[in-house]
Amino acid sequence: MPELPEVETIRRGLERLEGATLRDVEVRERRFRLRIDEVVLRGLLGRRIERPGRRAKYLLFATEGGGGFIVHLGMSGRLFMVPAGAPLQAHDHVSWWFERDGEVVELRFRDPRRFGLVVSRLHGDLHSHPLFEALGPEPLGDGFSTAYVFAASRGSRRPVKNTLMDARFVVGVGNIYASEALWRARINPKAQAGRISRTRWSRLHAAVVDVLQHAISEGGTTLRDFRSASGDPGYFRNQLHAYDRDGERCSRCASSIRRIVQAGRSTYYCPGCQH
DNA sequence: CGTAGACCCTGCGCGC
DNA sequence: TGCGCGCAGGGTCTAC
Repeated sequence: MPELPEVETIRRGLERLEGATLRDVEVRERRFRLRIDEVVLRGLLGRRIERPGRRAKYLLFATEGGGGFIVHLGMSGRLFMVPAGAPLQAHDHVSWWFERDGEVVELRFRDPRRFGLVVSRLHGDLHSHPLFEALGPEPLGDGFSTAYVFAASRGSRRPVKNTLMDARFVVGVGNIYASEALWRARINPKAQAGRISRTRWSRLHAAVVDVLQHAISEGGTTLRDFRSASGDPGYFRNQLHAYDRDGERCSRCASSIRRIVQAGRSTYYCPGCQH
């Protein structure tokens, strides 16, 4: 479900947890991409939480003095705040209760498909977690530049769409924004990454940054069920030009948007103006 | 080595 | 109405 803009939107909505104390945790289902270690998670009780962070599509909840927990939403995960004790719905698998000045809020993790994860550690910097070892640069950070993408793509024969979705190349770009960035840069998703010129990579690099920033400013993209931490949908769907629009006319050249499959995932593009 | 494909899991919309 | 199929915003492991 969520790519970088959606995860970042959720992170921002959770900033008011900063400084609150973790009072309780309940794990109703522990079988996820990784099995939840409830003992370690409960070892965090009584600690104050720092401002929520993000690395790639992971949300980081560090506790003061080290340690904390990490949440990934997979395809179908949602993370949101409810008044403590609000009725449970299907697949509400984990709850955290935070308290500040006598007021308690519940953070709830719902994930029907269970492709997500919750991991925790008692000590150290969450950023040094092994989950992050092989990750590439943040697309909105200094490490992501035209020079980098051009150099990193040399020699690669795979389709550029797959490169954009490879977390070792750059993190946070998923199926929606890969198609959208390529549409904006007018580059065919099937083009071999290593054969794209520096000029065109420069355009694509700018398109990735631009589309992610705009999506964040619209609160992300809601196709079906994405919601922010406070339950609001994202409005960037109105600004998608390719994704989920096969058969519709391209807003730029009026050709028909096509859907193809690459590495098992749908890709949408305009054969008329993406080369 | 790089890459494609299977797989993890549940739910939804569609055609029959 | 009911059923089977394909598809879904992610990431990892295996086999070539």
